[in-house]
Amino acid sequence: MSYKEKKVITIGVVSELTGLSERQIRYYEERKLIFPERTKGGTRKYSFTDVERLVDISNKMEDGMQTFEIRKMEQKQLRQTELREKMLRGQLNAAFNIRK
Amino acid sequence: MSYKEKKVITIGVVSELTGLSERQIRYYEERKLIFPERTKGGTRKYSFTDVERLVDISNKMEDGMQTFEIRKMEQKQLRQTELREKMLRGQLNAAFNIRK
DNA sequence: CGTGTAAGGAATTCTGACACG
DNA sequence: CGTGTAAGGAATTCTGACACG
Repeated sequence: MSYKEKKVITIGVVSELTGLSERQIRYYEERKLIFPERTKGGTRKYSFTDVERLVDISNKMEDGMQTFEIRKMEQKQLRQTELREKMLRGQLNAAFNIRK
Repeated sequence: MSYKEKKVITIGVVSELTGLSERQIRYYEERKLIFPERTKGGTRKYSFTDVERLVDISNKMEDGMQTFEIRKMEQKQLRQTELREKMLRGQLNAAFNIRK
């Protein structure tokens, strides 16, 4: 796993990097938009990918979007990505079968 | 600046990532081998580059090297890198001057 | 709904020092 | 020299709740 995805940053630093309050960051977790890991003691740990996602969430919130809309939108994008990959695989298989 | 060099990791996480004790990590700073940043409150913050350097230091310590030797070695490598670049620039300049 | 805040407690980190060797 | 540890304090984070709207 690359450094970008490694969960190592505490909430205070994430707050500085994103400009969001700790309250907001915890709330977005409650709304299933972000998934930090925890230390044994229970302290949250975030990755740079999480930081990027939070900035994105922040922009969407400023545009008046609600948390559940953001969640839905991300799920939709995920489904479409999967669909695209599925179709691509299908075409590759077809091309392969024609040749043999 | 890339994520790899951004100082965002607290000493507890660095300890886990490197296998070094917090005492060791602070001591290597005292010996000028590592240079974390600080939060306003005074908490140390490290980068992934620092983590890599600490693993390297750890290996050298296991090989019986002393902290001042490690520091000297790194300074030496830095000087040689600078020297190489200097010579390279010199050759490029010479080649350029010949042509004009 | 999204966010601020005060509250009390727990986890984390800090420094300076003593110890061993 | 390099590292462990106990000590006391400060900074950081956590949760659940009340407030506003």
